Amino acid sequence: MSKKCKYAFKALAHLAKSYPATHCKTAEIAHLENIPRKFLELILLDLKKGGFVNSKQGAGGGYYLVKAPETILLGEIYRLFDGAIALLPCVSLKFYEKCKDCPDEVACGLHRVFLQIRDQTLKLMLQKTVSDIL
Amino acid sequence: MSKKCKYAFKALAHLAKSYPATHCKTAEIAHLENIPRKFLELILLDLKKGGFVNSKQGAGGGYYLVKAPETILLGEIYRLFDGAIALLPCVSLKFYEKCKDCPDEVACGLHRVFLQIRDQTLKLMLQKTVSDIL
DNA sequence: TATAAATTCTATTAAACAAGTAGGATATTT
DNA sequence: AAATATCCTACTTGTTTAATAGAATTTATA
Repeated sequence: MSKKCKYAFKALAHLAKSYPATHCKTAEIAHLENIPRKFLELILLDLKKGGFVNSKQGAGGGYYLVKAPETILLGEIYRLFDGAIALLPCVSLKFYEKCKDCPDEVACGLHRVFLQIRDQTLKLMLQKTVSDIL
Repeated sequence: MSKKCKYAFKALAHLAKSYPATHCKTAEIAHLENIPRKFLELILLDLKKGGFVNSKQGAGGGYYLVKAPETILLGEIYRLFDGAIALLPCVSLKFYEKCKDCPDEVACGLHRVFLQIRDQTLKLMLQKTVSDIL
């Protein structure tokens, strides 16, 4: 997992703690969660584009969760930042790509095994939410 | 998974088919499995250093498996080429690294969830062998 | 209404990694 | 001696990662 994605999880967890009461400043999150501030700005922007958080500009502004923590699936966030959950493109649900070197996907032994692994991981990632990482 | 790792799996599967009778030339594997030949040379060299295959130089030489296909765990190969199976360094068994931004690993929610995911994946990867991808 | 505080936008950077390619050295068989 | 094959080292090219920088925009409040 990229640091960007890890930081995103931590930021969401931080916002979840004050949900739905208040909003948090980037600088505050950056400081308390040990994330480079300018880097975190980009991350929060991505989370906003993804529809997970919203923001208020200007003095007294900040970020806050749009949805309840228990409705934000870890898999969604992972995909937003790191793309495929699967270890091989040919077993990916959302980022599928055919292997150029493989003539027959159905007969491919690698495909079979890594589909199992993807299924397992996907199940957990779509079952666990931000409220599970508080 | 890197292409290098995927090619390694395919090469091992190829060698497994002629185990223990004969050995295979790099050029033959490269051609039949659609792998760039010079790239495959490096991969087979790594597999040799890792103790999974052996080779014979000179005319009529080639590569062959050292161990039976059902004793070569997919997880071992994955680690050799791509390193950690875990998605976070702090939940890795063989490539452990402490997160600099995390004060307390035991209390970390991310740690907890991604440890579960690692456990799952590891279990399958150390249970499945080269004979499972034939 | 000016000022400070905050997000938003665009660009740049340095380092590492991925996926090869190249060419010659070495060993073995015929 | 010639052909065949692995072995070794280096190089290349493009992409990604993990940031950093600076200015533009929006908003509250003194």
